[in-house]
Amino acid sequence: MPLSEHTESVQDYLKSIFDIQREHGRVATTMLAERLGNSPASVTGMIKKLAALNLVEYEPYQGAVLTPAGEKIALEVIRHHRLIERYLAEALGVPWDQVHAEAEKWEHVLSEDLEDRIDAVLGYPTTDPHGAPIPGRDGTLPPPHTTRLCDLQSGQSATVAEVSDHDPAMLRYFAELGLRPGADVTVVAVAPFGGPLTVRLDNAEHAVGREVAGYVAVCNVTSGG
Amino acid sequence: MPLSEHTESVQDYLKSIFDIQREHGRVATTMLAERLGNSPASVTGMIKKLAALNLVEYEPYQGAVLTPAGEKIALEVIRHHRLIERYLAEALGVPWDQVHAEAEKWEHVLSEDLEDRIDAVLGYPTTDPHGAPIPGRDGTLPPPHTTRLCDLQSGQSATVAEVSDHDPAMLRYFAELGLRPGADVTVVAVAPFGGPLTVRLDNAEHAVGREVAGYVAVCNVTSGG
DNA sequence: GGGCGGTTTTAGGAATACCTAAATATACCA
DNA sequence: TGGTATATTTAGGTATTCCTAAAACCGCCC
Repeated sequence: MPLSEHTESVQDYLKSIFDIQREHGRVATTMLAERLGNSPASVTGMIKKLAALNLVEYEPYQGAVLTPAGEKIALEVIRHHRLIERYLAEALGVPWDQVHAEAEKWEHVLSEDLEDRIDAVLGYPTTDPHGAPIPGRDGTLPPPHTTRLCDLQSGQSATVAEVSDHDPAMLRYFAELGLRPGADVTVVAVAPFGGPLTVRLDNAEHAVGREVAGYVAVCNVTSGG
Repeated sequence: MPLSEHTESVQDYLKSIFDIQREHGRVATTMLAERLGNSPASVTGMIKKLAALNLVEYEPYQGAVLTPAGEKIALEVIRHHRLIERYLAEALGVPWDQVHAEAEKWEHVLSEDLEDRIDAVLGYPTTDPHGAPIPGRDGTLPPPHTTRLCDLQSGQSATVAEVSDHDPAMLRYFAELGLRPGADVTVVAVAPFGGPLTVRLDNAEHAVGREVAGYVAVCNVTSGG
C-alpha cells in the first residue's frame, strides 16, 4: 500500500490533519479549510471521503480524527516532505526559505526506492533544515517540543530546536538573526505587556516580537549564568 | 510563462506530440493515443484544447502539428525529463532502467531554480543516460541520429549513440550486453531474411534480433578493418 | 429557554480529463 | 466509381475536486 494509492489531495489533507491534530486534538473543518486554502464546504466533502476510506473518524459537526491507517499515510507523506527538504538544502544548496515549496510538490511523486537512496546519501538524518523531526520508515516520530522562545524568562539560555517553516519571509528573518536549529540563544530582557524579547545570538543582540518568538521551539533551557 | 502554467496532461501531450512529429511529421490521433495509453476519442478532445491554446495547429482528420509556442513548452518538458534522468543516475545511483519512470513524475513539478542547480551540479551535461540529447535552456536540440544498429553491414563498426528508453526490460538487456552510449560495437555478421545480427561488444559476441537493433542509434560508422 | 452568531453541512454547479458507443470522414482497392 | 476498412470525431457519461449560496446545527448569553 504505497502512497501512490491515494491522490495528492488525499495526501495533503492527511498531512494537514496530522499537523492540526498534534496541536489541537480535534480537527475542525474551518481550521483545515484555512490551512489548505479551500472552502469549508469543500473540506466537509473531502472529510466524508476520507471517512469512507477509513482514514479518519468523522462525526458531523464534531470534527475529524485520523485512524491508525490515516496516521500511517500522513507520516509517510511528512517523511517524504522532510527528507526532501533536507536533501535539497544539503545536496543542492537550495536556500532554507525555498525548500518547503519545492518539497510540497515533489513529496507526492517520490518513489520508495528513491526515498531510500536519498535517506542513505544523507546518512539517515533525523531532522529537516528547520529542525522538525523526520519520521522513521516505521512511522515513529518523537513528541513535539513543548517550550518556545517566548516562554523563556529574562536571563535564561537555550538551544534553538525548531523554527516554523510556513512563511519564507520569516525564515529569511531568522537566518539573518542566526536563529537556526542548534544555535545558542540567551534572553537578555523581556519587555512587559507582551512586548518584544531582547535576545543574544552570535554575540549580537536583537529585539524579537513576542508573537514571532512563538514560532521558535527551544530545548536545553538553563537559568541564570 | 513557466511550465506550471499548463496542466500535467498538457505537458505530456506536447512532449509526445514532439516525439512523434520528429519521426513522422504529422501527428495522427491514433498514434498519439497509443503512446499516451488513452483512447483516440480522448485524444481528439485534448488536441482541440491544445489548438484553442495555440499550442498546436489542428485540422480535423488531418492531424496536429506543434506551433512554436507548443514546441517551446515541449522542449522545456523534455529538458526537465532528461536532466532529471541524468541526475538520478549520476547523483543517486538509480539504475538506468528506472530513471525514466521516476523522471516522468518529477519533470512536471521541477522549478526553474532547481533545474538550474541540477544542471550546474552535473556540469551542464548534453545527454541523458540513454544518450538522448538534453535540450538547451534556449530550446536548442541537435538533429536526431539517422543511423541505427540494424542499418549496419557486416564488418562495419560504430559507436553507440543512443538507446530507446521506453522498455525497462530492454534496457536491462542492453546493459547486460554492454550496449550503452559511447560503447564501440562491431557487426560480425548479418543473417539474411531479417534474421539477427551478430555483434561484438567488449570482446564478446552476441546475437541481437534485427528489430531490437532498430532501437539502437549509432554514429562514427567505419567500414572494414 | 429563546435567540443569535459563528460553524458546518447540504444543494447545486463548474472545470478537467478520461471513457464507450455510435456516427462520420478518408483512403484505398476493385 | 462504389464499397469497405480504418481513422477520426461526436455524443453522452463518469470521477475527482473544487466553488458559492442557502440551510441546518451548536453553543453561549441574557
